[in-house]
Amino acid sequence: MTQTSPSVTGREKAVDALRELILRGDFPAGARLGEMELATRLGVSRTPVREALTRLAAEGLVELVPNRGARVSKWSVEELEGVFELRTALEPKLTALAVPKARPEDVEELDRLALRMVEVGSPGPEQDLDALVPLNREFHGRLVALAHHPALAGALASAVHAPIVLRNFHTYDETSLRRSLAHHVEIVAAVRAGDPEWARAVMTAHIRNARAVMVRAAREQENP
Amino acid sequence: MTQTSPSVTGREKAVDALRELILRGDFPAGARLGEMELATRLGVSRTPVREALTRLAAEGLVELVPNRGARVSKWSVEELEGVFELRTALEPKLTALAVPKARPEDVEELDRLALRMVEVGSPGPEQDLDALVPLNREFHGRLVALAHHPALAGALASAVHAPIVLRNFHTYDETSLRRSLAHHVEIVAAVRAGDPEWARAVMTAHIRNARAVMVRAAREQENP
DNA sequence: CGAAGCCAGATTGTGTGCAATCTAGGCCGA
DNA sequence: TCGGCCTAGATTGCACACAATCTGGCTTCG
Repeated sequence: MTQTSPSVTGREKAVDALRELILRGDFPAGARLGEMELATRLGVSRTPVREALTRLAAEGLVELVPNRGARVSKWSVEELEGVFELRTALEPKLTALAVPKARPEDVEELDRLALRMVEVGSPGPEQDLDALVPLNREFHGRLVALAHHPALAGALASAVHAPIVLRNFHTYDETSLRRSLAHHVEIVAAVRAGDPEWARAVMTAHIRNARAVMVRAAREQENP
Repeated sequence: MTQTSPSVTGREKAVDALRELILRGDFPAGARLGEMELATRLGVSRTPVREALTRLAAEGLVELVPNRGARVSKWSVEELEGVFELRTALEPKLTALAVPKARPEDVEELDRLALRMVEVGSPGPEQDLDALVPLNREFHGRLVALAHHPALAGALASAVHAPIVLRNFHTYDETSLRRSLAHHVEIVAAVRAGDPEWARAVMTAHIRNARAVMVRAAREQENP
């Protein structure tokens, strides 16, 4: 399965723009996505918007109900747990695969990202939890890309896009957040040491830690 | 992530019809899929066809190149191996999950399917390798459905749709085929015994056996 | 004779109009 | 007053028309 070529058409631009809008949280989960509204917002007609919506629906980001339009997907606690099981099954394996492929400059880049996350994530006047989101996406994204495994990466993508309902780090308690940031640093250490099993183990712990936080938050959100 | 509601719109019908056509092998891998051609064949206009193609592209069944149309996906040996790694990561887990959920009537149905496959797959005048394809899809499909795990099942779907290049059982040598059919029967035995680990192990073996056959066939196809 | 440029046919990308369907609000009857 | 029905507005589903882009073969020049 070959990756679709770079976006030049309006549809691909619409897909990317809309996905970014949703992942950034401009639309709350469950929000209605009117075709006309999106079309004017993106500056195109309804046609490419419709195709973008079908595509994002296939990715699981939006739900499409016939004759009733599109909404940003909501995730029940059960579905969220399922998504984390999927991540547990795939992401540690991808991490292990990435280790032997990482060149020194890749390790440096990961290191830079992990340390930067510790900086902006540590309590104090410099703390900026919102800045963690893009850094986190980039860290995991680079690690996955290093594995050079399109099939596993593609299957994982739908899983990491999923928990956007809780797309911020504000739900982390301080202990879990410190732990999460330390995991990143430790993963870099494992990659630098060339130890796939070490990296795999830490990534597993990392995901299970995130799972605990997210599931607790989702439960509170469902039963306030 | 909630499942999209039953197909009533022309688009959903087009998606299902086209997916079935491709999986059944009416279009060879790499075949060009003209929008107009499909539209007349399915009796709708180009619009729902285009949306069906975007969706199937997201599923990995077709490749979409901007301004150059759609083709049935081809899979390199590396990609095929990747797909089998994905199956190895997910399907045994799903099988284990299915075991405690299977009711007696589910077991009977699986048993019926497995035995029927042995019948039509065994050498002799009754052998009908083409009849194995739908039976096999149904067997694996039922097993996956029993697990009640949408996230894992969804991720797996793209993997089982993938190796359609070799969508027939004619590439199996006799030994591998017997082994494969015996795996089905043994999986049913493990489910009946309520032993998830047994089922998981046999499913793993089942996939690795298939992998060996498919990869060999794909290699021969690439270097004749 | 070979290669680069170009033109025509075909195909995809996008915009828009109309029919079908859904949602919301008011109206009527019990 | 409350519940069910019905109509009007809005929105999606589909078809079609036109513009943009690509493919393949031809011409022309070196």
